[in-house]
Amino acid sequence: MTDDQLPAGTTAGQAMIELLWDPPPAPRRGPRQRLTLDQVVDAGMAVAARSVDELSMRKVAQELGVGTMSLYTYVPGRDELFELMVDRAWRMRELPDRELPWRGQAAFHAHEAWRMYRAHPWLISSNLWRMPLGPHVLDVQEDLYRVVLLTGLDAVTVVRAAGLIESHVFGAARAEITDTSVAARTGVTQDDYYAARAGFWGTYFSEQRFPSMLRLWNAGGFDADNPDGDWEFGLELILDGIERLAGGPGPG
Amino acid sequence: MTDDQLPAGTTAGQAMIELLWDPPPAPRRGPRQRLTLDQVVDAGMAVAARSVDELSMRKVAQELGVGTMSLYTYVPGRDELFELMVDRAWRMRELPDRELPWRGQAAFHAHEAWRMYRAHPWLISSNLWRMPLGPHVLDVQEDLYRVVLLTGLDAVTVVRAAGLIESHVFGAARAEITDTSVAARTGVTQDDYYAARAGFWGTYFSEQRFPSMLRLWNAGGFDADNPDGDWEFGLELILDGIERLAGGPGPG
DNA sequence: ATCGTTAGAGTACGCCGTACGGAAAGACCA
DNA sequence: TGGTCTTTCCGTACGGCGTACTCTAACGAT
Repeated sequence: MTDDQLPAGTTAGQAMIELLWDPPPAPRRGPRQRLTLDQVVDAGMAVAARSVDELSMRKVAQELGVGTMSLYTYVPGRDELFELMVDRAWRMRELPDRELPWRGQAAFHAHEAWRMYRAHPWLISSNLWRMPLGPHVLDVQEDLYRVVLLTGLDAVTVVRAAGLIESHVFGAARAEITDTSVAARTGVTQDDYYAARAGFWGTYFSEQRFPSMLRLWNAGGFDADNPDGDWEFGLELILDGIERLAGGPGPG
Repeated sequence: MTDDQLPAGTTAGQAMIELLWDPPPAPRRGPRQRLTLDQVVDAGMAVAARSVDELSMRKVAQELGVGTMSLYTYVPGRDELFELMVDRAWRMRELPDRELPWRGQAAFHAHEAWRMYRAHPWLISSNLWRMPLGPHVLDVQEDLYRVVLLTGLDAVTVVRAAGLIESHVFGAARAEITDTSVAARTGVTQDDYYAARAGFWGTYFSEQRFPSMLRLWNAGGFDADNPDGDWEFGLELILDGIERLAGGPGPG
């Protein structure tokens, strides 16, 4: 396995991997720990849930009623805490019923990912370049590979197809989360927002310069009736494509 | 057009839109400006090119040999500067030859986007939720809509298909950029990196827990011969899907 | 020559991550 | 039991950030 092909932690290093897979037990000597690693991660998620970019060591410590620097007994730093939070989010992913045909299982995976991103929007806003190499991330990944292997496609195509499914959901969620939460996050009132946009359409939008957009607008192309329609359209198209490559619905 | 359907600037507001579309001329009164808005944006791109997360007002000012606060005469703040940089990056996008069939033009758009993201990786690492509502971003978007309209598909499907193409390239670039630049950015040496990963495979990777990954690994599924193969696989699959929806290669 | 306007930039405030070091808690051993 | 060693907790402090405020000086208009 080429090393750069599987998801890697942003903060590379043995220490991080050990923290993810095998967190050290509380030491026998010295004063007792007032917290557990899990509590710290939970507090981080609580802070991030309130507002993505308010996640700071000081806020997390405050959440726990603890001095800021105490956190560093549990976690090497902010980035590492964040990676633990990400892996924790993946821990709550459900896996599809293995009795379903592969396509149903793949769709289930995609919907679970969608649910996860909606429940934890901070997963998206992060500067994390790839998912950390954590146990729960890998468990889900493993199961997705299992599902796509059911198509009978060759190994390279399976890896690519799985990556495509995953990355599509991520991209769609990224766009979705924007619409629902950007106003709340930035404190921009809905009125300001629409006023600014209206000013744009009136002042700068030109029929000559943007004829296709105008045509699509007039034809209702931007009136989404079903909010999930956009991303499910992409998902079905991708699954159709994979199914065709596999030469039909297949055995699983 | 539902307002939340077209790309919007992260920093909503009339001021930002005016800055993007119609930057104010140098005032007649008072001392002459030592810089231009373009120079400030260029300096920002130069700093970002060196290292994504080193982009700060102080660094940009240093790059220009100017006091930090002087930048605020040209730009309302850091976020706004960043949006101007993004729109500038899109300005360098070439548009496809209109004589080509739609699929060729769509592929051209995707390759141009790919080229742009590789040339300006900071476009990806940003916390920008969507592309700003800038003139150059919209010009490219308009042309992509024009191309997808050639399929003859209905308006809703055209918008969705265009969004799918765009978001696929973004996602693929995001993954790609990681591999090539994350080590350089974080200063983690290649040795550290591989040592940590090797430790993982030896210690925690279990054949029972990750059988599909093991199988794919043994079958060479992770040995990418062609580095662009992954994302072009997805692109072709998506374009195939669109073509099929359109009922064949179509007239354009 | 004067006045109003504006660019430039120094200073300062409140955030951030975190290095460092001291105090106290508790386990182990003599 | 007393001493020692380990480890937690956390106050302080440093350097970085975005940017509000304010003063100075340059310049156009009169």
